[in-house]
Amino acid sequence: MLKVYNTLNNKKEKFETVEPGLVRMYVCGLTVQNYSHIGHIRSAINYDVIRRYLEYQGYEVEYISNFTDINEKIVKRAEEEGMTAAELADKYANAFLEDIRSFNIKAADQYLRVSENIDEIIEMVSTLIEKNYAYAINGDVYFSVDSFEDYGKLSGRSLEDMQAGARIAVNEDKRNPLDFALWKKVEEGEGWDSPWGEGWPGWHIECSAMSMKRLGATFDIHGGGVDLIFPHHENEIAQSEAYSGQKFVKYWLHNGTVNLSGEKMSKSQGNFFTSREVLKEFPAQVIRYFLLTRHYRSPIDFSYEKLEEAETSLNRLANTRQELAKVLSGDIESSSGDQLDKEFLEKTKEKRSEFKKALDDDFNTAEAIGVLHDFVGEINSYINRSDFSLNEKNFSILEESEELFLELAAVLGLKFSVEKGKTKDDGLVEPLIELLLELRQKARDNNNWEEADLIRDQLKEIGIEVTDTQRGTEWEIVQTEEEN
RNA sequence: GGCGGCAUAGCCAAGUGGUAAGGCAGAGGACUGCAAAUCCUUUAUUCCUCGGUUCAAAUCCGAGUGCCGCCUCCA
Repeated sequence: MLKVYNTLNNKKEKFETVEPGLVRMYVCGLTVQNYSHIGHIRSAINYDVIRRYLEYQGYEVEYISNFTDINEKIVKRAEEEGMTAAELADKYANAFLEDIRSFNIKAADQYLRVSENIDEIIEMVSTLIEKNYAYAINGDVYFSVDSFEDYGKLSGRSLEDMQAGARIAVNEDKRNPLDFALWKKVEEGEGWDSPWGEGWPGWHIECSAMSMKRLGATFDIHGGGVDLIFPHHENEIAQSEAYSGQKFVKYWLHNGTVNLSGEKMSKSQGNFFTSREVLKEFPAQVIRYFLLTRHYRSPIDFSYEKLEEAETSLNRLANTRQELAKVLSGDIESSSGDQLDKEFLEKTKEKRSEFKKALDDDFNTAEAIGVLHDFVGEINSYINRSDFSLNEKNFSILEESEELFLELAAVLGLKFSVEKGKTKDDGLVEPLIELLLELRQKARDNNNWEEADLIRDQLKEIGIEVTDTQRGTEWEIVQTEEEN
């Protein structure tokens, strides 16, 4: 049974969708003003795994996200880059879509853009004014926090708490300093026409208007970073529930931040790594794997050193997959299995339920990865037994293991493709290498290590790695380009 | 100042009442001419400190210490 941690109650709750079999989820996207950084990617990967797991469990998932393409920062950046705000927003929205492809993140079913949903936003603001939840003054429209009884229920604070420690600059127009803008006046020629004059939508209204438009007044999951809990999501709840009179979201999920030396990575602080610069140093899958080794709600400390460790650890999984493929491409030597085969089969079968149990517990990817490591440990022990030989029975068991391993890895968005090697080749290369290896073997038989090593070293230089294993000498063409 | 979170081996990290997953690094061994890879064994009497509840606590309660996040744009 799936349980998810809901920020609304700070508790793990049983997951039940509004409509059986269908999950409607909305994840706050980013302001498209620059290239994405690792923090954005963590969030995207996290909700990608959540989506994949829900689909794996048989749900249909409608996954919606957004691009905030209207705000001051975009205008400013556009001036710096010498293009229009719309062009700049497009540029970085497309860059983000490219980035998520690199990380094997499935694209949302739709990315809603603020600039394309102004009518809905204006309609929503008008209704909030009619219902006396909002007021217009001097071209701005504010939401009145005092009019919404439950204000503060998500972030767990009361209006009194917040006023006591408020650091918000006093705005004379507001009835309460905590009132927030639904519509903001801007200079002529820069905004959209509205009943209150020319302006822009406030920051929070977009997500409410667009998510409800696409997913209905009440939907299942709303996700984003912890740093959005207040004020962004708190305000979304207020304006959405005031507008519809219905519960806005069943489960609020929040992912932890990516930190650098303990401090939150953020654009405004300038302490961030863009996903593009990190991709120059490490394969995307290593970064993805690393980010999934920590539970999504906890902060994770980022460093290249940690990525190196993650790479070693991930290689353990990749090696096993590779070895397994080699074993399975060998010849079957006998038709009977034995007791060990039986034991192996049983251990293997437990892995699926262990894996599900981990993800059922609030999407615990760290534990799920632990299960994958246990799993490859079993496979390694089995295929490395000194008396191991392929028979009809264990062939099908191993084939099943291979499928199961790939199936589970895919839920985490990890792919393990078999690298090119002696199994796949076109033309002359293979016979030539086999010939060289035969010569090398002769040299080895005569204890002529010098010559044997010379062949191995020279082959390595041209990109062919030779290894002597218990199954004999193997070789593969070492890929320099990364695989996804 | 207000609200919230976290503290587990050298490092990273699971684990919310039943006696400490997993990874990285380290040590010993097997295999190997050497490499590489792999396998086996091993590394926390103990989970920040102090007190309490319980037959039983890393897990619950109280106090303290330290770190972090939010309260302003933020994934």
